[in-house]
Amino acid sequence: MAIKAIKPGKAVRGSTTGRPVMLMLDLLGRRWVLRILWELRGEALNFRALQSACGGLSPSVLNTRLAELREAHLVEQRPDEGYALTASGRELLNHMTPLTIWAESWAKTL
Amino acid sequence: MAIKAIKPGKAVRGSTTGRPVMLMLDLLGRRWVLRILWELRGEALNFRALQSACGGLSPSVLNTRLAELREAHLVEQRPDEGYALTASGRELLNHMTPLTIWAESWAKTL
DNA sequence: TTATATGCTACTGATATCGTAGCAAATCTC
DNA sequence: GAGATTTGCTACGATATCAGTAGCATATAA
Repeated sequence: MAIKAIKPGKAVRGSTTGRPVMLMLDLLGRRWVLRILWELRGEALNFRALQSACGGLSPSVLNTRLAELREAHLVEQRPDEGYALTASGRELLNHMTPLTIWAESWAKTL
Repeated sequence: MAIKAIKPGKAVRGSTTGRPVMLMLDLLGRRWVLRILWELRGEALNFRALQSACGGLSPSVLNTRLAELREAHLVEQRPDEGYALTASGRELLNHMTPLTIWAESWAKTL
């Protein structure tokens, strides 16, 4: 199962420019990615705990996503701790915080 | 083709709590959604222009996404103008701007 | 030695997306 | 007013991705 590499200058789904924002949109647009990052916002979680936190997504998909996120240096695997956000991953998540606040008011309009 | 409704309190993919952030993660995690919002950051685009801006995604998927985004009040269809972000949609996009800046530095680490 | 936890792989069926073709309505063009 | 073009979509078969379950291999615990 080939994992699509995320590298600047490389084409991604729906874009051939390789611009960073397109890389990001491609990666974050994959199913479960945002959720996985979100669930790792606190402490490190091992594989099964993370799987459970994500509502029991299939291990094959989780494993694929973790490989992609590790390749993107957003998540790392720590011995005896499990999976955790890297510094980059935490930065990304911090930038997402305003979004979660926005989501609260947005949801009321639905 | 049933469109999955996005409403507070309703279960979404991977979550049964219906919390706003989960609604948001579900919606934004669907393929092309972030890209579509991104491409609408400037002026309104009609269906084919938007399709083209998104690198020629299939009209069926675009139409599905537009329906979801309209239902979520993030995108609206204006007569003689095409598709455009709503006030909410623009808010969301504004919150995404820091992410695009972050993406620049992140991409360098890959 | 058995039991349990963990990280994963394998497999099958379901769903989502792609890619192309083309239709119906509206608007230009002559 | 008869094409021609543009626009917003729908249909459909092919492919890719995801879901759901089973289970294996290693490690540690009892």
